[in-house]
Amino acid sequence: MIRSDLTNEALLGKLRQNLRLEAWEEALVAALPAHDAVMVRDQPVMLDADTVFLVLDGWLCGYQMAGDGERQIKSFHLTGDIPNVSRLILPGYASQYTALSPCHLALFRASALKEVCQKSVAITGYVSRLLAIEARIAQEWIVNLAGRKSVARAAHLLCELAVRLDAAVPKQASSPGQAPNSGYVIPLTQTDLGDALGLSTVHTNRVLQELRAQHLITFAAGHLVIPDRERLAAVAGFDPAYLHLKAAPVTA
Amino acid sequence: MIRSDLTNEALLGKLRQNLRLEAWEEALVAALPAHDAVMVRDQPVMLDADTVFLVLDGWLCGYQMAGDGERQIKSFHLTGDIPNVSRLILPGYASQYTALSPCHLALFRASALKEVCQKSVAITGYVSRLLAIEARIAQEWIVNLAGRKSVARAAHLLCELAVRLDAAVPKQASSPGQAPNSGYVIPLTQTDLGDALGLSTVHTNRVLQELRAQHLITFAAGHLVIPDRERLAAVAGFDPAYLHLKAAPVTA
DNA sequence: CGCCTAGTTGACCAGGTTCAACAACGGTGG
DNA sequence: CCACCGTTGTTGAACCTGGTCAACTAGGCG
Repeated sequence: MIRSDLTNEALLGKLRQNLRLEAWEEALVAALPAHDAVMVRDQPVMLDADTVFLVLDGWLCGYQMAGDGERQIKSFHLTGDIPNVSRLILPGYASQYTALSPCHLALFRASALKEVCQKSVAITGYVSRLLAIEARIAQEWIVNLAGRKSVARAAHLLCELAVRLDAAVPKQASSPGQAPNSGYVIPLTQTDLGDALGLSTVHTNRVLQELRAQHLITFAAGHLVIPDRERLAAVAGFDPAYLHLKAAPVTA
Repeated sequence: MIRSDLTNEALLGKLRQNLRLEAWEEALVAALPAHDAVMVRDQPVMLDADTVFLVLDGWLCGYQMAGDGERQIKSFHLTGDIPNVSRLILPGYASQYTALSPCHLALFRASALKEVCQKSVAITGYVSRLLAIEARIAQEWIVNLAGRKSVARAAHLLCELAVRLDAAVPKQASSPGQAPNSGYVIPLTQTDLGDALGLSTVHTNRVLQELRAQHLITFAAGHLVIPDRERLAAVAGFDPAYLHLKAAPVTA
């Protein structure tokens, strides 16, 4: 059970990871009115017009209905993400989100958060960074969806999720510089993947079989294993630079 | 011929359209070091790491090579756009741009612009707005590319371009509240459209023929006519809200 | 006049969708 | 404990959208 004051602690933690906050800034964030919410799988996130939320734990997706009543997933959101940051900038607009696993959310009042931004240049800058990265990821998805064929497309998505999970979940017993994890818990059904990849469920299934046949992944019961990240990335044409996860990737 | 000081005037004009600037802010912008560039069709925009540019006039696209050497267009940029604003936030990253028509560009030093942002909250806020809109447009493209079939997809892109052109180009002899223009100069080849839509040139051609057969558009020699905007938007599933062109669209 | 680019057409093929059926599994209630 | 049911994954076959190849047309410009 998440106590209400942990919501602010979580936001503070996220900011501290990326910024050096002054004491007065920390105080402002800590004083934000907030509450938490517990979600079950497939539960839509119902937000009033003045709410911005942080994912404390779990997976969500942003989606939109297209064409004949098909769900198109536009984004995945993992622990630590703020899916609708853009609400701080574009008040009129609301995307739809739904939980893909049991989730804990921290809900903040957009107007209150905006006031904090107006006082703290550092936090404003971080919000800009989040927005810029969101745009970059979306553009990478454009290339992935329109420019790659289905097997590479699926591989690319899995690479992205793996890298983001590595960054979102504190590594378990891994010494610095060690190879990234190869096993991930990914609560997506093949239908979910299909809705993100723009493929039918049936074809998604066959694409995954193809990846398995090439020993690029194993994926069953929500558990993904990538035996050779390099090889999967090569098939996918994947370069993690667009995720901008670390300040400056030192590539010697 | 564009004189160098007009570059700053253009940037100022764009900012004034969207913000109420103080005199000292105008002075800062006017003092920015800048120069202009003239581009011909298909000329790639070569930028050093510290350059942000504004489109004074003409069309460009942002693109990326995917898969087998196919160009995937990620974005179109019209007069008044700042294609690589994100450079102000994510210094490491550089997308590629190329001119789709003869263009005039205004080039600014990113570091100098960033200094201005640090002094002016208003300008920082506007940059955030641009980033948020960029993300929204990219996400709409995701839905369009993955979720709609080719005819609707092409219709949607044409709707977006038409609406953006209406906003970018000052209306010619149109009284307020009047119906939007129906004729546009669009310097795109069918190959360009295909690269944006994720379709082959041949199929793009057939899709356009289909749109013509349904009397939804005429499109020849770079001139697009949309006889009935409503009907095209209906086919496309197009809702211009995601473009966030006006503060609050009053739809009574 | 001749070349180059953009647009157009037809024929064929491949990738992806759709439909329908079935298997595997977990949860629920009798 | 077991029978039942709903969800997820899997398979096969027919069908259709879009890709590829190749040829040809129509302009624009030197």
